[in-house]
Amino acid sequence: MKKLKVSFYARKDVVVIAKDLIGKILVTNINGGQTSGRIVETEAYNGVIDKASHAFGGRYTDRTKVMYMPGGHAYVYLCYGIHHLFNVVTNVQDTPHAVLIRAVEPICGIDIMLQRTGKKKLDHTLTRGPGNVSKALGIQTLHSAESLFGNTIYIVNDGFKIADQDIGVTSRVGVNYAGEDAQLPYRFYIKNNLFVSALPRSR
DNA sequence: CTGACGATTCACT
DNA sequence: GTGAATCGTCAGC
Repeated sequence: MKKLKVSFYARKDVVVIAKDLIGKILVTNINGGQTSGRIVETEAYNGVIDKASHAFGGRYTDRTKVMYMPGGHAYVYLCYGIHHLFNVVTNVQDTPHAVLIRAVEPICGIDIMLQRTGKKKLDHTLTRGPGNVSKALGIQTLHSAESLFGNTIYIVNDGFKIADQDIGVTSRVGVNYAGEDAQLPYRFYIKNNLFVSALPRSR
């Protein structure tokens, strides 16, 4: 169980990092409870040249400035006024790349996750979808800009390996507004995993 | 200051 | 399949 280092997050190709994050374990220590889950679905957001990215064209605001931090920070933001979406910032300072964690498979602290989400029992809806992941793990916008090398939120490698043919690749979900960039094959997931959403579907 | 809207989810038809 | 919920963010005035 080793925490991922700067050298993992600082690499240049965010798409490769998104794929590499599949199978790693996301751990949070929030409000006195530890929860963790294996990452089974991610999406890459390729900085200033990606129309689907908040940082497209170099947009730099109070919210998006977190994406310009060095790789290894959390970028959390509120969507639709309800959902907190968790991203991992990658690359080096001033290069706003990020990977959205769309789904995890619960490992530890399942009782805490059930409590946070108000669900009665573990099922595939607990941590499927980016809004649900953050809710179950207790991640909120106040955790944006948090370092992933601290003790609150971090990602570990437990040696879990996935064969290439077990990783699926598709276009991203919910970014139809991004024109031709919506077609890019930037979404990665573990095939036949119950916690992966059945998306993308047309919207 | 104001208005429009979203990297979603869930209840309901 | 459709539509509401709900509020921080951001562009524009």
